[in-house]
Parts: sequence; structure tokens; C-alpha cells
Amino acid sequence: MGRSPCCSHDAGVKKGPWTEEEDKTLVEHIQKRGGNVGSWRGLPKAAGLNRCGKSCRLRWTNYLRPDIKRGNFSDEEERLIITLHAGLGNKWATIATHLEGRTDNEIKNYWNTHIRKKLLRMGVDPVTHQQLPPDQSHHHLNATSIAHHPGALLWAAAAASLGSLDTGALMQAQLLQQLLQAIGSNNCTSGLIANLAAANAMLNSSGSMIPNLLLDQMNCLQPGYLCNTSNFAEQHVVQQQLTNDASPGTSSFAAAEQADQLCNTTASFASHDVASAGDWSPAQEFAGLLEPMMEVPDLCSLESDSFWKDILDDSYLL
DNA sequence: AAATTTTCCAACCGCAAACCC
DNA sequence: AGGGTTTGCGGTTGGAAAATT
Repeated sequence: MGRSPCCSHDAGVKKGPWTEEEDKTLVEHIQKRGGNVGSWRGLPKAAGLNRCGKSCRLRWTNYLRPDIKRGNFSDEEERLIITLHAGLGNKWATIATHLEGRTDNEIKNYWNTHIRKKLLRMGVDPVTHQQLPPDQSHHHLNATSIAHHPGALLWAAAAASLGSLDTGALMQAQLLQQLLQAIGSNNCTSGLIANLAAANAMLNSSGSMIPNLLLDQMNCLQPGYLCNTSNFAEQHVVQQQLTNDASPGTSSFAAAEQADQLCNTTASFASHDVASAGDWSPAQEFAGLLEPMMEVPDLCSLESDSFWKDILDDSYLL
């Protein structure tokens, strides 16, 4: 495998940022050929550019191509990147094929500057998508930190579950998030029960496992309704994109195990740090919260997701 | 307002796969 | 088959812009 002659060794070849004039020259040259570049190596000379072919190719594919989408990444794109990264790793080019108009370079940059930092802030390893050990995590998942930063648990669970692209596990994370809010406050978010029901319906329909602790609590609150998928399905459409996208053969066992561990953390938190403080019973609190159905978002999202952001903001104020 | 630090992203570099002869 | 060339990819960097002190 011979090494490619590095154009950077070419004397006098310009490097660095492209000027408008150079861009124009390159675009016109390629358009004149109907978008058919031919040889990148020979292009600079043919187009009259004092650049190496490699630089021209990069400029075209990452910036000048007419089908490139500009602007901020949407929540949907962000979610898709995380999902794909969990399954593919740093295969930026492959990930880019799933996001129309986005280049591998742009996605890589966005990952490194935004998503990676968000995951780290939440105590999630951006490489493995697993919860970081407490000594490496900015948010230790103990009772105290969970009480102050409930989003950390949601993130940890969501990221862990993304590792196997399991929708059910994602819903588990959302369940845990809502349970935490209920446990952590006597003034819980309205519609909790409806959301628990929705999540449970989703879990039942996807055939995913649900931690026994949660199931017991939910059934004790509203037996009959909570396990009735059709009640929820009549009123809501649940997106199953991740399930559809999941690569065949991936197991949900690891993710379920992670969620169960987190669930145990929740249970421990409830029994030691809150329940012991008084006679308050989570179950009684849930029962008092029966509200009309509210729409539950399809899947866990990032901080920019207004639904979860609002809920988390509320919880911080409590 | 100026200096310093941090963030962001376009572009570069080198490796390796793919291609060509 | 094998060696040279081209292309594609992923990691990294440099510097402009923004934020902070």
C-alpha cells in the first residue's frame, strides 16, 4: 500500500482558508463538467487553482456542494446522531449517510463540541454510552445528586439504553425520571400517572422488560388501566423510529440490566432519604395525582427538548 | 476597554482502503 | 499478483469569534 504523495510538500501550493474567488473558481469548474470532477489530483491545474487536489476535494465535499444543509442541528438530528453513534462509534461518514445534507466533518465537529460535552456533563461516557464510574463522573448518581439533578439519571439511563437501540429501555429511563420527581417532591408534576400509563403501554407493546419495582408501584396505583395498551393507543401516536432503526441481532439485555440497576438506586433513594423523613408514602402521593391524559414525548431527548427541559427546570425549583 | 480564556469549526495531516495498470 | 496512485476517512490543529475576567 503505497503512501499517497502529500500535496503539502508541493512548493508554492496555497494552504489555509479559501477565498470567495477560489470558491467561485472551483464551483464553476465542477459545474462546467456537470458535477463530474474526474481526477481530484488533476483538478487544480485544470481549474487554475493554486491548491492541491486534496484540499479542493475537501472544500467541495464539506462546504461547496450544492446539497449541503446549513444551520443548526435539529433535535431530531441530534437524537439520530447519538443513536447512530451508540451503534456505530466514530464512523462519521456512515453516520452522515443517515443525515441528509450533513457532512461527516460537520457531524464530527458537532459531536466533539456539543454532544460529547453534554454527555460528560451528565456523567455518561461518550465513547461507550455507559454511565461513568462515580470518580470520573461530574454527576455522582447518589441520592443527593439525583435529588438536585434528576436529569443525570435520565441521561445515564438513556445513554446506556441507546447502546442497544432499545426503545423499551429508553422508556424505562423516562419512567425513572418521573418516579424521581414524584419521590423527590410532595408537589409533583401534573399528569404523572398518565405518563406512567403511557410509558407502561409503550413497554407492553414493545415487549420490553420493566423493572418489577416500577411495575408493582404502578399497578398498585391504578390496576387495570396501567397495563391497558389500547387506552393509551387510542389517544396517542408513539414514534418507534429507534426500534425500526435498530440493527438486527442487538440484545436489550445489557440495557435492561443497566436500567434495573438504576431502578435500584431509585428505590434505595426513596427508602432511605425520603421515606424515612416522615410518613409520606409515594403511592399515596401518586394516587392523588390522577389527571387527564397529557401527551408524552416519544423518546428521551437532549436538554433542548422543551418537554423535559421544563420538567427538569420545575424540579430544580422544588 | 483591554487582556485573557474558551469555544467552535474549517481545514489539514496521515493512514489505509480502493483503484488502476 | 503486486506495486504505484488516488480517494476516503478519522483525528487533530490553528485561528477567528465569542465569552469572561
